[in-house]
Amino acid sequence: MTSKGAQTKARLTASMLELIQTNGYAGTGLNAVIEHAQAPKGSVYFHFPEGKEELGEAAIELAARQFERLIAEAATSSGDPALAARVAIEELTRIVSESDFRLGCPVSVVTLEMGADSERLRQACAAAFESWIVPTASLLETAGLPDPQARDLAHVIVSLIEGAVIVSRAMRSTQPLISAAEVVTGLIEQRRIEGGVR
Amino acid sequence: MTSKGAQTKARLTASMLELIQTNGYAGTGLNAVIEHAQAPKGSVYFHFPEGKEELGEAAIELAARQFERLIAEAATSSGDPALAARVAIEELTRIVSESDFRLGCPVSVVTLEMGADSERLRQACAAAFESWIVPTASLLETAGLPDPQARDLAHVIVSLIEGAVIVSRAMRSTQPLISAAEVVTGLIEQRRIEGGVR
DNA sequence: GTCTATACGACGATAGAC
DNA sequence: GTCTATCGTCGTATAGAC
Repeated sequence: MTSKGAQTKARLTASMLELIQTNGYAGTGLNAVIEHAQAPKGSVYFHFPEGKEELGEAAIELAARQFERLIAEAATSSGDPALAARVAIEELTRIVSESDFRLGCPVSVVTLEMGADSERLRQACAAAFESWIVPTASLLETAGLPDPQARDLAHVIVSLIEGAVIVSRAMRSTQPLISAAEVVTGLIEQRRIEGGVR
Repeated sequence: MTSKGAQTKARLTASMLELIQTNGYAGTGLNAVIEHAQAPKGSVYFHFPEGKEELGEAAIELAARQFERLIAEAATSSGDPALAARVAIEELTRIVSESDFRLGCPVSVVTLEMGADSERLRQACAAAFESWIVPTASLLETAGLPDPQARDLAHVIVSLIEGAVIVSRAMRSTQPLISAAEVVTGLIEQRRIEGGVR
């Protein structure tokens, strides 16, 4: 588990993820991944026998886990889901602006580039989004929002954040993300009152 | 203006746009564009001397104008901005689902793929988003929402729609777009009341 | 305006040595 | 586990004929 090979595999995956975030999937060559990961040149097809697609899938799964953790941390740092959402979006805003608006969501870009061509990558992206929607919905349910509405609102929250990252990147401004945070917290507070009244 | 050359140029631009929507920018080769446009093989570098980047910029500008028109049509078809937003999102939902979830927003994908590499394309994408945010904000102002809030809400509406298209595509479900439409109309109605109270 | 030919690099992937 | 060499394909872009 902690062998050298596993480390190399992990570094390749992390590098693939990072490069996808800035250059997209098609724009990321395996040579660039190897160089960025400082991995042995012959190691890619050893660790990922099915090539680039398998490596891309692993990168998407890593991104899913990372952002899942960010959601979980924001959720435990405060019992209030509205506040948790604000914390998570602010952290995301920090990441985007500190990268000088060069980092985007790897799941979004792979969906848009490869969703039509690779069913495998499309499913990996769908699973990633699902892995963010489910805990978000759970959080909303815990706060008293009934089930179908909680999942719908979770869809909206994830969509809005994804879109705000993209618009922020294009405009080189954090404003879209700041406005998104405002709306998300407002939405959660409003629905919680409505949902709790019944 | 209506010469054969202009027609060829227009077809090349439209084909570039269409292929970017399904395969992304890096995934769209000039040969594929020529074939799809049924354009003369030697015509690309005649009409676009600066090559792919210039063609990509033209495609983004075309996408901007097309969606601007969709906004304008939805706005004139009903005086109510909340209803207009619903109409526009429903039209978008139709386009996405009728393409069997293969079409995405060309501006999003170019932002994510090329935003870090090409300042020219990044600016074209920023201008495209701006060309959707400005008329949306105007519409909200007409309905009585004061200026800074109108523009902030316009940011949110555009971001949410962009994100919902992506999540819908990944999941092969119109649900994220339907939930987005619900929230956008609710948001507009709510703000209009609040804004009008002043 | 368009065509052909071509230069030249990068790509993903495979084979076979070690 | 890793390396090197190499294959075939595709990419953008250019030169020069017509």
